[in-house]
Amino acid sequence: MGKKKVEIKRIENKSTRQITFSKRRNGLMKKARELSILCDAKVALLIFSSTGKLYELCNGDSLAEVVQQYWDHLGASGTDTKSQELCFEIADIWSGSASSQMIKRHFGVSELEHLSVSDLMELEKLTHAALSRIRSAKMRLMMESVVNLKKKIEALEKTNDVNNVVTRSIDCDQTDGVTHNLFPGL
Amino acid sequence: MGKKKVEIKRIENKSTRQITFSKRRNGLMKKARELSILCDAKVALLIFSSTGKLYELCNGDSLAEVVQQYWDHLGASGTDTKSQELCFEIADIWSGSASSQMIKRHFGVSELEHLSVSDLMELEKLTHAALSRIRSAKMRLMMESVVNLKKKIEALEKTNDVNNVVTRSIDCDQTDGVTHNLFPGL
DNA sequence: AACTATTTATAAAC
DNA sequence: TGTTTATAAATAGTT
Repeated sequence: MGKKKVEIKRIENKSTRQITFSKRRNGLMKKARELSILCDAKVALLIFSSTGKLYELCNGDSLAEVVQQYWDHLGASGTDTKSQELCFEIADIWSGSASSQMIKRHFGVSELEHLSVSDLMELEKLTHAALSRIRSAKMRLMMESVVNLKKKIEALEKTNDVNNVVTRSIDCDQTDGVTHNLFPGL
Repeated sequence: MGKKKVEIKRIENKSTRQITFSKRRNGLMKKARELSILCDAKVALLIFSSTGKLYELCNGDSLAEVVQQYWDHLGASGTDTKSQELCFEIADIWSGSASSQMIKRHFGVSELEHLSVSDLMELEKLTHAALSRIRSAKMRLMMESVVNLKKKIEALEKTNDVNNVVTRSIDCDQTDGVTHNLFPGL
């Protein structure tokens, strides 16, 4: 809605982009405010400019509250519950091992409630690091397995023995990309 | 922008409100999308209808990531001498007992050496789920802190205490919608 | 930042 | 719910 119709694609000219950003950002926020007032809705708007500057808008409640409601919404829609169930299921499979006890103690739902933000940040860092290490350990083992399997194949090919069986187990990769069952026995 | 000019105030007629909500919500989302494309900005939009239904829009990254960036942003902004009091206050709120020593023990490298690929896969899934829950617990606490601080600020304003510091940081909202420096010390 | 020529959004009606 | 229409609002390009 201006002197010319504009295509909706990235504006290449930097200063034009900046001025358009400023104008449209104001327009968007105004409309967000109007919607919240007219229709009695909660609206939260987060805008990061390309330079990383933050603009936020939120009606009535604080943005935090609206975002909280968002998280509650996600939590209610089952995602969290599912992963919790999975969590306990796996913990049961592992019952008896030290790891399982640790998991139950530290990752139980109720346990998290008692931690402070700094504790949680620490835990987040540790868990993230742990995830990296778990993944690379897994990767290393898988690679070793693959190397071993390839050696096996080579050996089998040389002796012209049971060629068929080995090739099949390798093919799992190609079917659907699921590595979960790649080495069921390991 | 219709046959008649409308006042920006709550629409009392329920069905009219519903129709307007639907139309304006679509318009708002369209404009949000356009802004993000035209100006290379990250935009997150959360809309809760009065009936509690959620509509969300977010370009590129997931909404969770944009919200995460929002928190990182709050956390990254530099120290401002004027709001040091708030800064310390927040630090007090966010710091707690460091009960995370125990956790460190359980993620030692050596333990991973003894696990099989399928064990590691399970552990990876489990850890990933745990990470999600840790993050959302952290998010929740942080948001609560911000809510409390905002209330505190309101109270301070009313008693005409430290008017200068507090008012400036709150006014960002009104001047140009920039709340970027709302908690500069965080 | 203010001004217009246009485009776009939308209120009311259907 | 969707389409049309008259009008208000937003805004692209200009100054």
